[in-house]
Amino acid sequence: MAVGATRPGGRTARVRAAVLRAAGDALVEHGFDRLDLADVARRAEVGKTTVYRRWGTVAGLVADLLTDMAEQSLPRADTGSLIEDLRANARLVQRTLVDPRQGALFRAVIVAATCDPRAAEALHRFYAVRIAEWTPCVEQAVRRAELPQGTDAAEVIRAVSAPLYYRLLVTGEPVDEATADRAAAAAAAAAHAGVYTPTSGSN
Amino acid sequence: MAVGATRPGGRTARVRAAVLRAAGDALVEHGFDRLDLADVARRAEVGKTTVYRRWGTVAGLVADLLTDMAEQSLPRADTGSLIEDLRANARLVQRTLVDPRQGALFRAVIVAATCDPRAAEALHRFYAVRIAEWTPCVEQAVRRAELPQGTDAAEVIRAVSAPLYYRLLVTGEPVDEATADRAAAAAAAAAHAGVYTPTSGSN
DNA sequence: CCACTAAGGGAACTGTGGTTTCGTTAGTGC
DNA sequence: GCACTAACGAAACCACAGTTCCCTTAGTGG
Repeated sequence: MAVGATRPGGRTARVRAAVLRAAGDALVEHGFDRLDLADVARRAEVGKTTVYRRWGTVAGLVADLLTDMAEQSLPRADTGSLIEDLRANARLVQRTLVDPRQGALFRAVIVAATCDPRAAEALHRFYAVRIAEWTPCVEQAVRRAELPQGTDAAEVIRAVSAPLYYRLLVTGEPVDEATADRAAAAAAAAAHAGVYTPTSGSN
Repeated sequence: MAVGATRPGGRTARVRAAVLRAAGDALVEHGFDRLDLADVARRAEVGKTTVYRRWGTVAGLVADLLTDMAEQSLPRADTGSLIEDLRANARLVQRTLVDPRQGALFRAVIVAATCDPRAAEALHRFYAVRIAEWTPCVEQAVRRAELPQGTDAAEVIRAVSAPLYYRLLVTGEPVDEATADRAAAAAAAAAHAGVYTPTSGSN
């Protein structure tokens, strides 16, 4: 998977970068299905043999693309107020999903994850990292006594994203700013009510 | 799409039923990609020409399968308590997603929706119906003054499902009963806080 | 019960996504 | 700067999903 180890010098890395970029472009244009590795090779100005040898399948290529995406991360907000931080997070996710390129890319990799275990593994790792990046703002809110002790920070962050992805993938309703703000507000309200503490989870 | 209109007599309907059942089986076994219409035809004991003629593509077949699934609906709970009703809904969804056959089927049709506009249309219609079926329990809670006036009932129901689908499709964490109960509790808490009323949505 | 035609099906055909072969290029280590 | 070999790439090759052709079956209407 993480290719380019044995011979880190110029070419290998260059080819990988070109192919991953081309794969992103093709994924955005055609979607996960209808993705032709020969087409990716052409875009990357690389022999198709190379693509098949190094990545093998569409899913394998997407998995590598995801590990690459996981490396570049966005900074999180830190406004000193839980609801503001959550809203910043929600709006960041919302903008990402609405962006023509990013949105298509995310849909594609999520689809890939349902088709291939390696892609699934890469996707889950990706989100584990992204969520972990934002948990500190929940933990700070707990420390400030804005939220109950023992609040599951990761679960609060997940609660912010969930409605956005649900709309994107399942119901098809627009993922607009109002939706993002509502998601943030809902997560904050639920967290305040102690829904994300281990003890009172089911009530 | 909705095939079988012009000649409703025996054979047409029989073939459709056999093919849709076979499609479901194949979808569960192989997933949306790797679905071979010839294989579906074989399972349904039907000529592959027929499948290609009537449905054309994998996505078209899935779209028809979805409209078929939309017709059989499950009864909703009515316990007289919002949180109980929401929990019943959450657990129903949870059981569906965890069930090996149903879960795989839902993943497959959601994937299909990201690949084909007709499948997307069918999926959105399907969920619109499912959600509308459950809105009455929120409306009753509003009438009982358990929730603020003007609460967006559909949004509350969506809020219950969202975390379950998010886990299933995005983060890959287990979709267990505790998750379902937490989702119901969170939706109820947010609704109580007035997050789903038009006026105070963004605060 | 018969003529009519919508729908189904077997088999041959084709185009494209993926594989194999083998010669070429370019980082690596001394 | 030279020998070594990992990695690349062009072209021929292959298999099979999807299409076409044309004949057969079976609901429908009188």
